[in-house]
Amino acid sequence: MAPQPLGAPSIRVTRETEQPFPGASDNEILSAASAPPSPTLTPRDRAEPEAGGCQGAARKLRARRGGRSRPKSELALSKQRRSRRKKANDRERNRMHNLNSALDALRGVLPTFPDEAKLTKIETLRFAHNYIWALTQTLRLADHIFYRPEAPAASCAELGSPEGGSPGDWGSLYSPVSHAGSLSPAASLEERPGLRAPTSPACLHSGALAFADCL
DNA sequence: TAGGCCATCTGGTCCT
DNA sequence: AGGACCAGATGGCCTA
Repeated sequence: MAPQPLGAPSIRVTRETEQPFPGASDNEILSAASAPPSPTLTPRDRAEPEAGGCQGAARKLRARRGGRSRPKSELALSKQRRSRRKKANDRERNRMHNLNSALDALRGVLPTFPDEAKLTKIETLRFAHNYIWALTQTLRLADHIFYRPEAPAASCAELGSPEGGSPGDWGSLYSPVSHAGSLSPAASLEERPGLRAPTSPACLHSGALAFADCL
């Protein structure tokens, strides 16, 4: 399996491949779009429909909207706004679905037990980060063994992280970087032992040895 | 019932 | 002008 760079996900998203997802119906969208204006509407948005009034203001408004272009009726403007909003909502929904598909693909390559509860989004990202770190360490260990077979086997403690973390982090799956800060995955993942088992230190170590044997 | 997670809508901003 | 991206708001569902 060739690793795919982040910028080139296996799911190629193009206008042609994008499928409208079954979700909210058009009716739902329309009803949402025609709902009363949200309280977050800017004063400018609220003022825009008031095109009537004095002539000077109307002229200014027309100029702002494109000068000589034919002024649209209030109904037409409202229709156009609804249509744009509906299209924007559709695009946003598809965008989020694509994002979720990519996340699912990522979940698919992470080692978890089949009966393990589905990883949440944040857990998936954190686990992927740690998993990559663990695999990197495995490769480094394999390199160490392969190129310096006569040297005493590198202890796990000798293999620090590229980020300069403290040695001995083989004791946990979590990269030194991930230990820091409130975003530490340990907080959320340590409550889910199944996530750790497939890449336990022993597993990683034997994996590295097997890898070295193959070379 | 509170809290976590998620999907969706929405308006703003930036880019083409 | 229109699309992509983002962040905030909101409501539904689920679980401890």
